[in-house]
Amino acid sequence: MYRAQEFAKLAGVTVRALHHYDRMGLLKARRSQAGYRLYSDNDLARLEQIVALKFIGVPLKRIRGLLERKGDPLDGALRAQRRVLEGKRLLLDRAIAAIVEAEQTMRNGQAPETAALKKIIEVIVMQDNRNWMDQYANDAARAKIDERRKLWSPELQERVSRQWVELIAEVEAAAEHKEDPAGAHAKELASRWKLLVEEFTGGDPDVAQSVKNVWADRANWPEEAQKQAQPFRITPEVWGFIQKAMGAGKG
Amino acid sequence: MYRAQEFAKLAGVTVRALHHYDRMGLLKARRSQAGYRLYSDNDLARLEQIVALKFIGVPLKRIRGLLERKGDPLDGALRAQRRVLEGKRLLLDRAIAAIVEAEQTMRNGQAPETAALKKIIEVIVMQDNRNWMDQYANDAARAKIDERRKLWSPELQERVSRQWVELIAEVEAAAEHKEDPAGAHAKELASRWKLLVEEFTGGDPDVAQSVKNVWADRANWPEEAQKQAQPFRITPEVWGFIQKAMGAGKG
DNA sequence: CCTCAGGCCTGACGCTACGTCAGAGTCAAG
DNA sequence: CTTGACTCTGACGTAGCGTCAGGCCTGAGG
Repeated sequence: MYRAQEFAKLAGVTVRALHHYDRMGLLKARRSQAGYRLYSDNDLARLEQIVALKFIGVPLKRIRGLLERKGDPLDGALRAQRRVLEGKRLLLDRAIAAIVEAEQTMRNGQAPETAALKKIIEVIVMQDNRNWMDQYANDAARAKIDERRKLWSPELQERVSRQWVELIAEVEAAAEHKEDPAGAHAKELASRWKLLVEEFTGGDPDVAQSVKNVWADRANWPEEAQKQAQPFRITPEVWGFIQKAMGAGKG
Repeated sequence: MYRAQEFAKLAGVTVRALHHYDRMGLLKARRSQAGYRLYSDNDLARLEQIVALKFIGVPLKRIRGLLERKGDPLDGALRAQRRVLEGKRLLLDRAIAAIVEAEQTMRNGQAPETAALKKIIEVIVMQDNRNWMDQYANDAARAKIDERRKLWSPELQERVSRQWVELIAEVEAAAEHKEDPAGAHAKELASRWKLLVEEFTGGDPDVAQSVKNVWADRANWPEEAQKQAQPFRITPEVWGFIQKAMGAGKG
C-alpha cells in the first residue's frame, strides 16, 4: 500500500494526475479511513500500462476502454495510433521545412520579414499540392505516383488538384443531401471520379487498387483515431456515396 | 470589403476562427451598420501571415506580439520555433519506435497484450537513458558522445544516468532554497557536476564546450518557447546556480 | 410589400490532461 | 501540543477554436 506521492514517483507521474485518473475512473484507488488514497502493486502495473499508452498518444478515455477489454483489441489500437502519429509527423516535417525555407529567404533577401512569411505560405501550398494525396497510398504506389507526377507540368498538377477538391466537395454535398446514389447526378460524379483516378494513377490498376484500399481502410478507422488525425479530405460519407454510385452505375 | 464567410474562404480558415481572432485582438474587423464584420485586402495580408505562423505552431498570443513588432524579431522566433518543433519530432519518433517494437512483440510472443505494453515502457526507459542528454549537444558532439558511450557497459550508463538525475535534483533544491552559491554545499555540487561532465564527455574540451553552449543557450530561450518544449531537465535556475557555484569555486 | 433561405451576430459551454491555488483535515516526530 | 509534511476536495485556467441556441439582417423571388 502506497500513498499518493510515493506511488506517483514510482511511475513518474504527478499526484494531480492520480487524482485525475481516479475521478475519471481510469485508476481507482482504495481509501484509508481518513480518506487518503492507497495504491497496491497491482495498481502500479495498471498505472504503468496507462503511462505506456499515454506515451504513444492514446487519449485517456480510449485507454480506459482498452484496459477494460470491451472488445477493443490492442493491436488494432496500436496500428491506428501509429497512423495518427505518422500523420502528425508529416505535418511537423512540413512545418520544419517551411521554417527552414523562410530562414533562408530572410538571409538572402533584404525585405525579409514579410517575404519570409510569404515563403511559409508558399511552402505550405506547394507541399499541399504535392502531397495532399500521398497519405492515401502505400509505399509502392506512392513511388509510382511520384514517378508519374514528375511528367506533369505544375499547371497540370494544379488543375488536377483543384478538380479533386471540387469533386470531393460536390460529392460531400450530394451525400449530405441524401441524393440517390443511383441517380443521374450521382452517376456523373462517379464517372468524373473514375476519370480522375485514372488520370492520377496513370491507369495502373495496381496503383488504383492500392489507393482504393487505403481509402476504404481509412473510412473504417475508429472515430477517435480519425479525430486525432489530420483533417480528412475524403470522409467515410463521401467514400460510401461514391462506392454506391459506382456500383449503381455498373450493376 | 469582404464579409465573414467569403473572407474566411480566401484564407482557408473558418468564420469561428475569425470571431476568435477578432475578440482576442489579433485581427480586428471593421463593422457594417448592422454589426457585420467587414474585411479588407490589407486584412487578408495580415490573416495570411497569421496562418503562416500558426502553421509552424506559434501560439496566437505570440503571433500577436510578433505582428505588432514590439521588439520581437522574427528570425529569433523562427529559430526558437524550429527547436520546439524538433523537440516534438524527437518525441514523436520515440513514440512511433515504441509502437513498432510493441507490435513486433505481439507478433512474436504468445502472452501478447501485457507483454507489448511492457515493451513500450522498456523502450521509453531505454531511449530515455540513451538519449536524455543528447538534446543538449550539437551533431559533432553527439557523435563523439555516442562513440564514447559505446564503450560503456549498460550498468555504467545506468549508474551515470542516475547520478545526473540525482545531482540535478539536488541543485534544483539548492537553487530553490536560495543557498549560497559560494557555500560549501554549492562547491561540492559544482565539483560533482564537473566530474560528471568530464566522465560524460571523456574529458574532450570540444565536447564539453558544446554541451555547455547548448545548456547556456537553452537557458536563454524565451519563456514561451520553453513552455512548448519538452520537460526541461536542466532549468535556467539550475544552470544559473551551478555557473555561480563554479565561478565562486574558482575565483 | 412580404417572405424565406441563408448569412450574420453574441453569448456560453465543451474538449484534453492536467497545473495551480485555496481552505481544511491527517499524520508522525519532537 | 505544535510543527512540518502530506493529503483531501472543489474550482478555475489553459489553446484554439467547434458547436449549439436564440435572434437580427439581407437580398431575391412572389
